[in-house]
Amino acid sequence: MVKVPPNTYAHENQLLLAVDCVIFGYQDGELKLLIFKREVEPLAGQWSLIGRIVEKNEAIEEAAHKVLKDITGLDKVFLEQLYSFGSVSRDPGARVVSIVYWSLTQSTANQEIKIADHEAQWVSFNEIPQLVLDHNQMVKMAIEKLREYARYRPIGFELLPSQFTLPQLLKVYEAIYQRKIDDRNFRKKMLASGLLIKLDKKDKSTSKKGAFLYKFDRKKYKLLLQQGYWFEV
Amino acid sequence: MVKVPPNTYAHENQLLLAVDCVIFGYQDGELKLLIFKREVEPLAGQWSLIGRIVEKNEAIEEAAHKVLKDITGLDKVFLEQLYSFGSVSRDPGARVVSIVYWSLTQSTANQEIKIADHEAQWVSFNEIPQLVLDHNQMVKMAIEKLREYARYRPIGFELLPSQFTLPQLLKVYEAIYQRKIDDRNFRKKMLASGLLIKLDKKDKSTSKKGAFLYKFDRKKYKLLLQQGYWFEV
DNA sequence: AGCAATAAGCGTAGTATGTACGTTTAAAAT
DNA sequence: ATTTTAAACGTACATACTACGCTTATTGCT
Repeated sequence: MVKVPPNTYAHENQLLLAVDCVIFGYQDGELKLLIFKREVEPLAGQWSLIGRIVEKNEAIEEAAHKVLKDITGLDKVFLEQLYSFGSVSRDPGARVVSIVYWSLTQSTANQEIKIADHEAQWVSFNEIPQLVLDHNQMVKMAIEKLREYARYRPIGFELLPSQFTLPQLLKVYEAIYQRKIDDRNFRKKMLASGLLIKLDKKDKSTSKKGAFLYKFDRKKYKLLLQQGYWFEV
Repeated sequence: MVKVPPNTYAHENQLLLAVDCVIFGYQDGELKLLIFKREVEPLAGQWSLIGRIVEKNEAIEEAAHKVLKDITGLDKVFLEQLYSFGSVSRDPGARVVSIVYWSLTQSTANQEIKIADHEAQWVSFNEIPQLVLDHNQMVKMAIEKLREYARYRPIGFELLPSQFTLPQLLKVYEAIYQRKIDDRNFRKKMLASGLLIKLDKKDKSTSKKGAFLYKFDRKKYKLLLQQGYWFEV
């Protein structure tokens, strides 16, 4: 008699899988979170992260990308998986496991988001309202991740337009860490990293002297990453 | 006419959700990975991580804990979520999204694992065979996580018995980083952290002089963590 | 034309932290 | 008593981080 191995897949599975996105932006010297009025029952009309159920024929990462693009129109932005939330009763509507992604969007692009269409809104970190389900916990974790990440990855660039000045970049980091950072030491460290390409243009919107514009050297960064690069502000 | 909000949950969902565990141990001065002969079709009989489908009425973390306890008998070990893998065709048997956890088991406990029952086996890092599906990728990511984590969290203790000597701990770190670490500097840094409690006992199994035994001060560690503690070997 | 005002940019001294490496100590075996 | 071996301790040097003072470029005002 031949022993037939059991089939794991013989399950009466009634779980649903969702993706939710924690979307960060940077405006007016402050870090912001993008939230929405939930459109579906239960809890329709309440503030929520943006997300939806994952289809059978789509990869989870793909679903996250689509969700982000639908709402922001943005395509090539920083988007990484954060954590999966799967307690049994986290959603009163059904058994839904949510895989959460977090995203950083460029300052310039933020303006173009079709906020009206989706009843979406940017809110400052210290004005985040109560969100549905466990979404506040997701945001909390994402903020921690942002700070942790910023300790060893040059992440500030993801929140600024592709051309930016050193004082602008400094302010992004001050917003992330919620503390004053010495501008002279910051400048020294940033330039020493070799990841900034100085342009011949100046931005004179904030001073008479004007501050030089820089771009981030993504190619060089990728190279350094492979060599076990460690960055710290 | 009242506008009825759509219901997100009205989905013909045929996704399956699984948990898989990357289980690390430390024996004979080497880091080891626990692998198994897969019991279910497709690919039955091939090497694999341990895991299974998540039931509708169980939390994902709970499922991971159970999987780990079933195989190792261990209850209170280091177990953290690593990453979720969800490409469409990762599993030829069905559309399965896998949430991966990683675990560190204590050296003493490793012996007690009912290896025979499950056709399980500890393998050294440099002898990891080809595993089913995307399991090798999971392991690779877990190893990277282990190294990254060890940079800022005192993780070595999780792999040793509750009482250990400094030379033993040093060897764990050398195994993690795959390089020689200066024993004098290591000792200095470890003791300076204040996280080691020196005992009055000595372990004389490896030298005539004997090395003092220590325990890890978990309470103090939790306290420090809340204050934004950063550890580095 | 010259001077004040202001943000941007540059430089240095002091402190702390990490690294390299030599020396001493405890216990057992001879 | 002497040798042997791992364990434990100590110090000097180099590197990196921090704090803070000074100069520069430009505009607007007198």
